[in-house]
Amino acid sequence: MGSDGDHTTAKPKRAARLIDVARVAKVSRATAARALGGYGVVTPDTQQRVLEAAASLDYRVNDLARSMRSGRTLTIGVVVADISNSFTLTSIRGIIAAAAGAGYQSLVLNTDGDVEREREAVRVLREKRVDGLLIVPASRMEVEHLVSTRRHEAPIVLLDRFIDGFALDSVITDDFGGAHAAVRLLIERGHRQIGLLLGTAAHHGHQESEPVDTVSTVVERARGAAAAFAEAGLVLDPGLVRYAGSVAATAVAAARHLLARTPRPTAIFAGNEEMLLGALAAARELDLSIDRDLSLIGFDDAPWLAVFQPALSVVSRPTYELGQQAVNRLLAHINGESRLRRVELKTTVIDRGSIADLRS
Amino acid sequence: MGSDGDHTTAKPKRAARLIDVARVAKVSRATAARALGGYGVVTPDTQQRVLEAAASLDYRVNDLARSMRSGRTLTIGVVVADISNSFTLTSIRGIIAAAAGAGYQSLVLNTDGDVEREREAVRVLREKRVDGLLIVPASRMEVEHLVSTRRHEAPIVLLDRFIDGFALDSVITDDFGGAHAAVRLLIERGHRQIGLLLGTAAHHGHQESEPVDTVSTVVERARGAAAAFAEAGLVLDPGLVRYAGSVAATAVAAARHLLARTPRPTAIFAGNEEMLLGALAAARELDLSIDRDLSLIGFDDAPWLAVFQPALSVVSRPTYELGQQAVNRLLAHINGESRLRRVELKTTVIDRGSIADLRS
DNA sequence: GGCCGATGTGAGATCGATCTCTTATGCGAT
DNA sequence: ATCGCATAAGAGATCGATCTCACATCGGCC
Repeated sequence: MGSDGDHTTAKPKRAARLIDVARVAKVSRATAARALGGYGVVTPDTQQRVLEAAASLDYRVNDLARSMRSGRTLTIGVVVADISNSFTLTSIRGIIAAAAGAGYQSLVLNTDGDVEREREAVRVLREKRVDGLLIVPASRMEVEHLVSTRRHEAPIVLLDRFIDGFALDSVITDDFGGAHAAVRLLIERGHRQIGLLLGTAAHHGHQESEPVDTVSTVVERARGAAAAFAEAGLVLDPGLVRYAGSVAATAVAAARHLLARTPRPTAIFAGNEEMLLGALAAARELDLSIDRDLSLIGFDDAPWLAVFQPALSVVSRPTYELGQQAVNRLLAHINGESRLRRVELKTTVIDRGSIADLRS
Repeated sequence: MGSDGDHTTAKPKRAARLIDVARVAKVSRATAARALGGYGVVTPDTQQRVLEAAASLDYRVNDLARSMRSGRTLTIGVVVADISNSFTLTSIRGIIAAAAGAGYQSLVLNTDGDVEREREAVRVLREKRVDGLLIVPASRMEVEHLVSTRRHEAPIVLLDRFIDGFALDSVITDDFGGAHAAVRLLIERGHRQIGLLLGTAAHHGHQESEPVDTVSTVVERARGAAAAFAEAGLVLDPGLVRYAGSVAATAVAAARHLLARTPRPTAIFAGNEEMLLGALAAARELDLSIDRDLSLIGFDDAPWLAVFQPALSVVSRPTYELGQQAVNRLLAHINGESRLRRVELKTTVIDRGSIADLRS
């Protein structure tokens, strides 16, 4: 038997290190590193020897050691409230693709909308020395963990949120415009009793008034809807506005409340995917058919909407691109840019026919 | 005002290291590490001083250095074909939760079902020195990258797949049983013309025969369906079996083919989420109503099914638990267990009424 | 009084790759 | 023949936390 016991089965070797490669190739560690890393200068002949040695030993660089020495991990951290939401999921796909294109890995953590877990996630990612952070903050008030406390700290870019008076880049969509266009369309079609179903953080229950700590997207959508009313010279009845935590149960409850009013709303603007599902469920309970008994427009074009019957109108956002743009901004900061920017992407109304025309 | 230069804006400090904490607390690095890491022995008094020093400097451990020295990253790598599939997504949530409960981070990479990208993902994760790998392999044939080549290499557990004659743990569901029960139910209700729509890897097109390299889940579901036919003394017409890549377009095409046959199938067993969507889309094109004109049963209880109209019957699997169990097995191996196991979780048929009873 | 063991702390090596700095070699120009 | 310069490769420091081992101190006990 050999020196390391090649009994019957596999090879019980330890992982090969750079120094092992160097020994086999009969060069120094520095030269081996140059040959493998593609920097500095190496003779083609030497390079060849080193590459062969590395292959024969099945050498794999130790990323930890590399990052430790080089100071870069080539990894970005992503902190979101909920990966299973299809809006978030698509953004994440955009993020991962854009990051990978630039040679960066993405480390995604989710917080279920809990600020405490968000703080924890930021801490962990900083301990892992990620080169930058992409965050969808759960709160507009509790943001001290987003403040850079030192020089050369990994930069942060906010995704789908902005926070006023905060020196951070934001990449967002035009939520005001989207909600405005959606509600204006409802009004144009003759709807007057329009329920607004706005989704907030999951831990909020179902309530009538705006929660104190509401993220920017929700605020903007509420403002957009209100603006459409104002422009049409209509008064927005506060009783037709509901805020609900973005989970199935509360969304349905809130929708039930809206539909229980007299007169019953002829239309509902659902502020996100969960609200749309809640509105659908409540309508089904009451045996209301969409379009005929109740018009409906949602926010975010989720994949299931492609096959859903009846087809539902929504405000669509360039979600995948949102993630890509956020990565672009983050990489710019990682590479030393200091100028702050707020990128805003357009939203579009896709009318699939779930809005009845009451004028006819 | 404090001692460290609070000019006007932020503090331009570099990141504090352990040695800085040690200096402030007036102890050695070793002692500071003990106090912070909670190992070895330290006087309560010393511990207190160190903790205060760390807090005052806003010290954060450098995870890279720690992992490098300790040899453990407390991270598991997860390699899946597609995170946006709701089955995968739920498993991932189970994985992340179970891993977090044991103090492990999860690093999720997706491959879009491409074996080359899978190899690459495994390489990257090994370079990052993850402590273990959870993989949903894309192929049954090209698996050389799943073989451990050395001692003490990070263990691998297969998720939702098994590969025969391979010394790896698998955590799977009873796909045979699920498909068997689903098709038996169709047969019991009097269906004889039953289309089988089986989803394979995304890059496969739409084809009639089983692709050579089909993953275990699909093979088992096909076998389960066939067994139900055999038990009922029926012959399975090969023309009623279609394999399609798991993407919208091919799924719809395959479903169209099935529904174009004469006589038209009275029922379709859709082998996964995408196939179910494909079958729905094709049925809609032909204006077939579910239940009345076409019975349907799917595989995997996706979230959108909760509100989908008409309600659809499916084979449901304990997806979240699948992820958790996989983590359990992986942690066992990381902690030195060498016994191999194949864990199989039960499946259930949920009948929501999309299967007509032709006997009446 | 001296020895023992327990206890708390420090010095220094270590993990593995990279980076800086230095040295050796070769070739052309003067 | 010598100098200068470019090129290739090596030596050693470095990143930051942890771990081993050695050392100091102290109380108890014979």
